[in-house]
Parts: sequence; structure tokens; C-alpha cells
Amino acid sequence: MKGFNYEIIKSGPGKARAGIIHTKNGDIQTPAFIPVGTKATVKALTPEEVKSAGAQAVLANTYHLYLAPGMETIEKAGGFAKFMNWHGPTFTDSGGFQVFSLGLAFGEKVSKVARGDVSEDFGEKNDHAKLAKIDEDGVTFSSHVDGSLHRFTPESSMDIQWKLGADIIFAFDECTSPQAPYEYQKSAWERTHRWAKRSIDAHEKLDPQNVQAIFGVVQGGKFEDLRKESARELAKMNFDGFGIGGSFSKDDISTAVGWVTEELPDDKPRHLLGIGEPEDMILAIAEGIDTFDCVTPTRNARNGTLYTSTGKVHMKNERFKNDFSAVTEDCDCYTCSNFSKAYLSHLYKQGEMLAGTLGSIHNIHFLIKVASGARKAILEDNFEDYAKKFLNTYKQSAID
RNA sequence: GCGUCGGUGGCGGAGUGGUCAAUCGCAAUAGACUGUAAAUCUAUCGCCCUUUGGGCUACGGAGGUUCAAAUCCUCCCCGGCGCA
Repeated sequence: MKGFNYEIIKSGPGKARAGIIHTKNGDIQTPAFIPVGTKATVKALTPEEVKSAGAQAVLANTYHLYLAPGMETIEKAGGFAKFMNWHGPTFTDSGGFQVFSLGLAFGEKVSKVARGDVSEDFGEKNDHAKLAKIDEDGVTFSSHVDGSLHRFTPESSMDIQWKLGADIIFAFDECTSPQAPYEYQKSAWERTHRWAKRSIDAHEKLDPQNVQAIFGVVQGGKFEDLRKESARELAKMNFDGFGIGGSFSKDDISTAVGWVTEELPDDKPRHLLGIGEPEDMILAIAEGIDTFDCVTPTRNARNGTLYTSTGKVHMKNERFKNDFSAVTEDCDCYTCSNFSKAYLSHLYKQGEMLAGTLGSIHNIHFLIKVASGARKAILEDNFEDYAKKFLNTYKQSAID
């Protein structure tokens, strides 16, 4: 494989590790948080702002870019990175998450991190309202934009991702619902494994030189035997790295991640798909995760919630109206260096676009710092201390 | 001065005899958000009591008609418009 390589710089304590992912477009110092730019844009930010906030790479989405602007435009642009003017490593998600979000999750209040338990009537209601339907061969989507029908298979996902041109792509998988019971999780991951094999085969044909790295995606929900078996099965395949996907209960993200990283080979990178609350990242890094992506910093920022070292705060809250201190005093992001809570509060309340921009800069910077801080601590041999201190101060809910 | 239309909760604006503490929008106050259907969504929003419940005060003001009035009548106050 050309250009792609993972190197462990330091391991421990436990499964935690610091490393470097080399790609032909640059390196990623891990652990790292990768901001999400679904439609070839990290919402509300210019690539320069994303970079200044500390981002080393961005992750875009296959389904969304396939729908718009469509592959013809992306190909003419020379790939999505060039299209969006991002100079650095890139990832694309396979569209597997949309199997979930437009499928069983459509119209329901389920997200990939569950608060509830496995549902008795899983998948039985409103099936006709869903926009995605799964069969053995692939998934048929109704476009959420205009209702038109589209079909994704492992082969078409690979084809699209090859054209999108990311450095790291993911095998086409099914992101399962946290409410899915054991039997469903089992059959889903079995299908996902068949899709993984087909993804590898299809990708080899498209990219015989292997200039593009492909990661397999571990599934299995919250069930230990399924997670472990999924990891073992995928580890046998010729993937360049692994994604850990699907659903978790908030309380056992790190447990489930631990089951998986025990089974995955150490010499390949592990990406925890879609996870990104600070406390989740710290716990997952302890279990040997290298990279994360998550929409939560940018979405929260647009919706008025910002991260601080003591927890999240909602900038529209009245208490910030005349608070002229920075969101986080010791934060060196552009936002905290130049603006007060009072100003941000004003922007948010007035619905000004700059609110989303300044908030997003701070939030992605914050999460990037959580990951890079962990890296530094691992390298300096005090990760346990770093993790403990971070978790103790964070979650103390609220600031001031 | 005459005529006419109108005065509703923080604002705009419905309602024009009972199902009205009063549709709706905005603002306000909280909350949610984890591979982006998301610059979105949810809740509360007259006062008091522990409740899916109850009590009180309210639709410019004062009277009145009626079993029942934000809604009908009379007078008064205020505003827009038209005519003098």
C-alpha cells in the first residue's frame, strides 16, 4: 500500500497508545479527533478555520456527497478534498450510518448511543415510513431530499468512495440500532461481514495499488460475544485498519470498545465511529482507540452548547448575558482568545451566523485538545493521571 | 364636532354568547443533541395550590342584559381613518 502506514510511538498504560497514521496527504498524530464534514464542509467553518482549530483530517460522507453534488461533479473536481480545498488526510464514511439513520431510526428518537434498553417491538412499527430498506445484497434508500430511490451495495459504496478519493475509507456496513435485540445484532453483523468481504474485493479491483486505505467495521451491539467474534472475523481480512461502529449504551461504551480492541491486531489503527463526547473519548483511548469522529461538537455549537473543562454549557442561558469572561479561560482557540461569553450569548440569542462559527471553532478545538492532550500524556507516561483529572473536573456540570 | 373602525396575555395577532386562561407566530426561560433528515428539536410560558386536578384574577374602564360575556347593550377613556 502506498503512503498508508500506522506506527505506534508508545504503548501503555494498558491498551492506550500514541502513534502516527501516515497517509499520502499527511500524517495524523494519534489519538486524534477528526471533525466531520458530511457534505464536504465542516459546517460553519472554512478549511482554514478547521485547520487552525487543530484538525489534522476531516471525514466526509458517501451517501450525502453521492446525492449532492453527485459523483460527476466530485470526479471533475478531482475528489472531495480538492473540491472543498482541504489539504490534509481525509476519511469517508461508507453510507453505513445512513442505513440506520434513514432506516430504523427514521422518525424515532433513537440515536447511536442509547439511554434506553433493547426494545421489545424493535423494528415493527412504521416500517413503511422508513427511507432505507435492507436486504442481503444491499440497501435501498429513498432520498431524504426528493424521495427518489437509490441503491447502495458494498460494491457501489466502494466505487463512490474511490471516486471521492479519501485516504481512508470504510467498508459498507450496517450501523445497528441500540434497541436491536441479540438475534438482530447477530444477523446484522453476519451480513456486515459478508459485506466487508465484498467491500475488500470490490476495492481491490478499483485500487489494485492500494493507494487508498480501507477499514473494516466491527459491529455486534452491546453483546460481548458478538463484538469479539466480529472483531476476530474482521481481523482475518486484509483491512488496513478498523472502525468500531454500531450502537452502545452510554454506560458501557468503553467496555464494548475494550472487548473489541482485545481482539484486533495492535499494528493497525482503530477508529471509533461517531463517538466524541469528551468523557467517551478519554475512556476509549484507554481501551486503545486511535481516532474518533463525531458531529457533536459542530452540531452542539450551532445549537448553542459549548464544551468547557467542567462540562457543557448552554450559551443562551441568561446567566451569560453579562459574563465577559471567555468560554474557557485557559483555552487558546480563536474564539476564547478574542470573545466573551456575553458576546457569544448575544450572537446565539440573535441567531447570528457567527455564533455557529465561533462556537464550532471552540468545540472542535476542545475535542481535538482532549485527544491531543491524551496523546501527550501517553508519551509522557502520565495518561492515567491525565484521564483521572480530566474526568474528575469534567462532568462537574456547569461552569461558575 | 360628526361619522367610522378598533382597543385581547412581554410583542404581533386569532377568537365575536357557553367546549376560553384564551388558536397561532415572535420573544422569553429551560432542556436535548454521539459515523449530520439537524444554524434543529422538545418543554414551559396569568397568579396560587402537591397532581391527569382544584382555586383565583383576567380580554381599555365602569355599569347592565343573560343560567352563562373577551364576545350583546349603555356610558366613559384612548388610538387610526374619513368628513367638517
